[in-house]
Parts: sequence; C-alpha cells; structure tokens
Amino acid sequence: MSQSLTSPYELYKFLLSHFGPQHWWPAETPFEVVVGAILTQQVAWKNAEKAIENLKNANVLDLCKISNLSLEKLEVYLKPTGFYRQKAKRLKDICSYISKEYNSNLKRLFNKETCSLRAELLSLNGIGPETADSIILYAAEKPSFVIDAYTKRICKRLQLTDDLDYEPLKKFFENSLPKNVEIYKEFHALIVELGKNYCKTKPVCKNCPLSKKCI
DNA sequence: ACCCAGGTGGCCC
DNA sequence: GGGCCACATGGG
Repeated sequence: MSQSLTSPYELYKFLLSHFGPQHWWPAETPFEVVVGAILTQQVAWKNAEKAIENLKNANVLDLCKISNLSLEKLEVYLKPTGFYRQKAKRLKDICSYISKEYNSNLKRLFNKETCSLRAELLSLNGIGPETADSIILYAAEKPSFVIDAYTKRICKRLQLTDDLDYEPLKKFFENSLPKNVEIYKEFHALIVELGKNYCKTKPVCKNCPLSKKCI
C-alpha cells in the first residue's frame, strides 16, 4: 500500500485492488449510456438517474421517440438534471441528427473508426470531450480514455503530471495504460468512485485511500 | 443560506 | 488560445 504511485497504470492497479471492479456504465443499453452521458454533465449522477427514470416511466427512452417528442415534454422529464432547457434541446437535436444521418441506428454510427467517431460526436452541440469519450468507451466500446474533474484533481494532488488540459491528460493516461477497453472502463469508474467519496474540491483527504500521497 | 455535483458553448480580449 | 460566464436542480 505504500508503494509509490508514479504513473496512471500504478494508480489503476492500486484502485482496483482497493475498491474492486465497478462494472460500469450503470445503464441497460448503449442508447441509455448516450442519454446518461449528456444528462450527468455538471450534475450529481443521482439527478441524471431521476430523469432517466422519468423517461423510462413515460416509455420514451428511445432515440426515435425522443427526436419526435415536443421540447416542452422533454424539458419536464429532464427537470431534475439542472440546465434542463439546454439539455432537452441538445438531446433532442442529437437524437434527430442520428435519426436522419444513420436511420436511428446507433450501431452504424459506432461502426466508424474511433478517431472519426470522436470528431463527429464533438461536432454536435452538447457533446464536449468528456461526453464524447464516455460515449465512445461505454456505448461504442472502443478505447478512448475519459477525463473528468476528478481525474484532474487526483492528478494534481498526486502530482502525476503538470499539464491538466483535457487532450494532453488523456494522452498521458493512454500512453501509460495497455490499450484495452475493459481497463479504460474500470479505471475511469474507479476514479469516480475515489473522487466522489474522498477527493472533493477542498484539499482534505481524511480517510482517503491515497491520503499519504495527497498534498 | 451557502456550496457543490461524472461539462459545454458563447463571448471577449 | 485562454479566461469568464450562463445554464438550474437537488442534497449536504
């Protein structure tokens, strides 16, 4: 446990042994991953979960149905997620785009090469780098490491690297890890597990498994 | 009454 | 190319 954590891969192995496998993403279908990835932006997962329940209860958690739903109705379902007006419009537009360009078939979109898939997702309003990588990794199941606020915070506390901008940090992790979808999936989930329980905005890591390594 | 949560896009310099 | 800002609900 007091082995030094000098690289992302070492951190991954430590977190896996400490917390055990997380089996992410918490969703039943790839489309549910897409929806969840958008709805959880800058909000606790619990809130996104409520909205997804609303969609399920209304029997509209479906790409075609959302693209045909009125914005007003969609907004009501998405209320718990915060920024619900933005998110409703963006989610509806994204669903409409996939309906039109891929005949509502997510698999056809996900068949593209990782690099061009990422570029295409990033071109859509409401999908930034973290959301794009979450969709590629957990819905399309291709290796694209996800960086989030916890990842940056943990890297900073552990002083793993200096450049915390999204793309350089993503490369830093990918260069350290075996290029393996299951490892990428687990590692990001483990980082969230660590982050939401122990690595909050304030630099206090009492009882944190990494406390000896934190500043 | 605060602060924060698995970001993103638009604007300004 | 980087630093602000709006977006909005729910839980501690």
